[in-house]
Amino acid sequence: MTLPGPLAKQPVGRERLSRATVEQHQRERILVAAIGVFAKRGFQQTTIDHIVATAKTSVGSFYGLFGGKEDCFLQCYDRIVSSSRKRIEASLPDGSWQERTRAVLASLLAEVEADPLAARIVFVEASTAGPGGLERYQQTLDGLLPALREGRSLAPAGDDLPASMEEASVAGTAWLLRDRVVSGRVKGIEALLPELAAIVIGPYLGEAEARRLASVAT
Amino acid sequence: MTLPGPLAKQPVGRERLSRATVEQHQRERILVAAIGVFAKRGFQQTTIDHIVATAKTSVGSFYGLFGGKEDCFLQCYDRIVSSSRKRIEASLPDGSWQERTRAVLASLLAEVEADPLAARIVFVEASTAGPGGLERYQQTLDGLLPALREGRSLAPAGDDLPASMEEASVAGTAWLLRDRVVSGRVKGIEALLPELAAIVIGPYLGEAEARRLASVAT
Amino acid sequence: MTLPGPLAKQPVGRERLSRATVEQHQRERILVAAIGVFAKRGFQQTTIDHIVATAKTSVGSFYGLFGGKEDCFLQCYDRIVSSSRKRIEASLPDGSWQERTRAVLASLLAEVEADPLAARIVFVEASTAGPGGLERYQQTLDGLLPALREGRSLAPAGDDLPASMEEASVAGTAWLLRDRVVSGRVKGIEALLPELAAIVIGPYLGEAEARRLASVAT
Amino acid sequence: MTLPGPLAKQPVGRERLSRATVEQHQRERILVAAIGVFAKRGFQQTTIDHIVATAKTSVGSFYGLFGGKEDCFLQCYDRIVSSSRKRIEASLPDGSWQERTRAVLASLLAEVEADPLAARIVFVEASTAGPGGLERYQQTLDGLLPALREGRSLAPAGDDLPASMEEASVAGTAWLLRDRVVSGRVKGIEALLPELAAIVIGPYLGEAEARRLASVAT
DNA sequence: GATGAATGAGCATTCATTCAT
DNA sequence: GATGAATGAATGCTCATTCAT
Repeated sequence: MTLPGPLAKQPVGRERLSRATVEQHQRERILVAAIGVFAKRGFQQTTIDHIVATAKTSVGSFYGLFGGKEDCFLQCYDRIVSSSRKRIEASLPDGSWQERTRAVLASLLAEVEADPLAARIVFVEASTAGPGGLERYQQTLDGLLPALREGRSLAPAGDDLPASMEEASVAGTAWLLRDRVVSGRVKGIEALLPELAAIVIGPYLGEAEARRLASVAT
Repeated sequence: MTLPGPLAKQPVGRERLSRATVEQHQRERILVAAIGVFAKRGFQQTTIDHIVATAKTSVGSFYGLFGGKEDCFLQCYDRIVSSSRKRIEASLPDGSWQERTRAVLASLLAEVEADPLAARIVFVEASTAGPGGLERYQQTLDGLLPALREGRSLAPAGDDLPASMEEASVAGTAWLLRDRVVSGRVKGIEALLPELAAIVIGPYLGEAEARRLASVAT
Repeated sequence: MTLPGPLAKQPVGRERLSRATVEQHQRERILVAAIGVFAKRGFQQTTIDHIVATAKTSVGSFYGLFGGKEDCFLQCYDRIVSSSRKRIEASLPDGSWQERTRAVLASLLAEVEADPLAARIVFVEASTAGPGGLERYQQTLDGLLPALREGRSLAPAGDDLPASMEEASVAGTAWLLRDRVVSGRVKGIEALLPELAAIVIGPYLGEAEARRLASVAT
Repeated sequence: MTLPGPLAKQPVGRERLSRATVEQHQRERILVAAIGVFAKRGFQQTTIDHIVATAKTSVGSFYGLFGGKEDCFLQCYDRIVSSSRKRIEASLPDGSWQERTRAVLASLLAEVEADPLAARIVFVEASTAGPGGLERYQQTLDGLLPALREGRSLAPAGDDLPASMEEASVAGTAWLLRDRVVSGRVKGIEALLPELAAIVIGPYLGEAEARRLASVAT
């Protein structure tokens, strides 16, 4: 038996790292699988078995990583939203409020088109996955409000705009996306951009400006 | 055609009527009970036993009247929507498009305030009650579009409005109502009218007119 | 109001007769319907509702006439067997033992062909209708044994024949009929007569005689 | 091909074997329990709960191993028939057709006496367990026909024997066994051998020979 | 830590039977 | 006597979760 030198703990450190990494990989693998399963079967029709079979893991491991089906779903949701948000923020250009708002809408459409299953989790299944899902969906939409409200400072009579206008805009947009996702018309959804831009940005700048904005090439 | 004499088949007629009436009463009793249960527990957490216990009937009677839990839910939904629609149409005033639209919004708010449980069925639970519920909700919203689109003929540049603007308006409105219903802030919801009117009608008539309309006393 | 004269009770008498007659008609109607339903759906899959719907009567009347599903089935069985037995006995010719035995077999085949549904009740469903049905089937087969055993007195070495030979003959015959009924090959079943005659009568008279008998035209 | 060394995957092999073995044991335990329950209560009166209570297992395990009540019954049936067949074939002596046929009958009787509950499954309950059971019973009997038909080549006028004679023999034999099983007269059933031998083998060899055969000591 | 067999509460649904009208 | 609405016990089956190996 050798006395441990100063470098002896490295293996343990590596092991710990690997331990955590492995667990993270495992979790990711299950989340990816679960997103597919939840999206294809719906939250209620999905069983733990479906998920672990798809993720090629075991029930025990699943429960080691997640508190249950709902917890797993919520982690799916969070993963989707936070990674989408990251990408959307990363692609956010410098520019005027309306340019940035338009860019967000464009990125959002790109996200939906890039991963329709994930979009289904957010826009369709979240509402069916119990109170937790409902609440997250609400928070997701609410999170978009502050940036949108900044548009009021540009509006000729911004303070007179209806207080809930942003909620309505965001919910209306979400509904349009959801409709496309539910009916499977996701391919080419980016063509929706001018319309969405007009709906979302129009009220602040007036129709004329909105229309101009809508006609800008993607 | 002979006038029915006093000994005519009226008894049979009455019996038949009564038979059907009794069944209808029974069905109504169960529907009313079910609306309460679905609204309070949510569709998924509701069991047949909950419903029959509340309706003070038996499992067998329930299955004689309904095909199952989902069928019962959909009948709840249909009953709510059709009776609301009837009342809303009955209170529809003659007048301009914007007056009628405003009246519909007012009636809608009144409906929600009058029966928040029913509102929860429509705006919250329907999305969680399987494909049938989802589809009905979509159809309910879609049913409002044609009347709304008539506003385009009044708009200075109606044809240039975004094609999906009405979907977005309706979905936005529905979301605002749903938000109030979910968070229990239903009392006094009628105060939302000016805002909703501005959101829904504004885009067609311009902000100035919308604001004027919004300020009209209910 | 007229005082009842001496003939007044006649209506009552007629009524009683009619009462009994009506009840008998009702019972018959239900039995006929039930035979069809039991034969087509099987005893277990048949519900009281199926029967009363087919017989165009009510559940209450059904329970007035029968003690329950099994009782109804047993009455079906008894009705089929006793009326078949009546017809078979009526067509029984005078003649030698073997001629009479052959005639019974021929009548039996005719019965099966004339009413395959009834045959299915006896040969197939009785075994599935609980202990009562099983017992009746056994008794039906047993009832044929004595007449068959008379053949032993004609056999060269009748007393040396296996004691259970008749049970085996009858059961074998029943099995062949059942096979045809189950597989739907009932049409033309009368062509089975020579074979059955040879199987049943042969052992008593020797093969040569049996073969001769088998070749006699029906 | 390399010889497996001491460190080869044997442990995995053993584990796999044990995995499968455990499942097989479990299945066997349930089958044994189920045979008893089915035999004592009848197929229809048996509930899953009866079986799992007797087998001291859980509903979930039951459904993991069987598709349902009927599947379980059919597996009972198959297990009984195939293991009986194995034993009967194993004890089949070399010898003439009639010696072998007699041996089969003797083994069959021994099987019935050794496990009357199993015999009840095959001869009584199978007919009441739905279409699947009926069909298996038919196939079981049909499986005995070819070997029996070989006797025709020994018969003086084999080709003139009735075509369905073997069906009738087998069904007759089955009926006699069933009768004993139903009425509980199973003890000493082996004494039936001479009779059965005479009934089954007699028709091919003539009465004299059959009688001689019947008198051979078991 | 990983595995997956075992658990059993819980649910939707059926249907023979009763009984008020 | 006839009717059929009401009853509710009983059953087969699923699946989230636990825990021994």
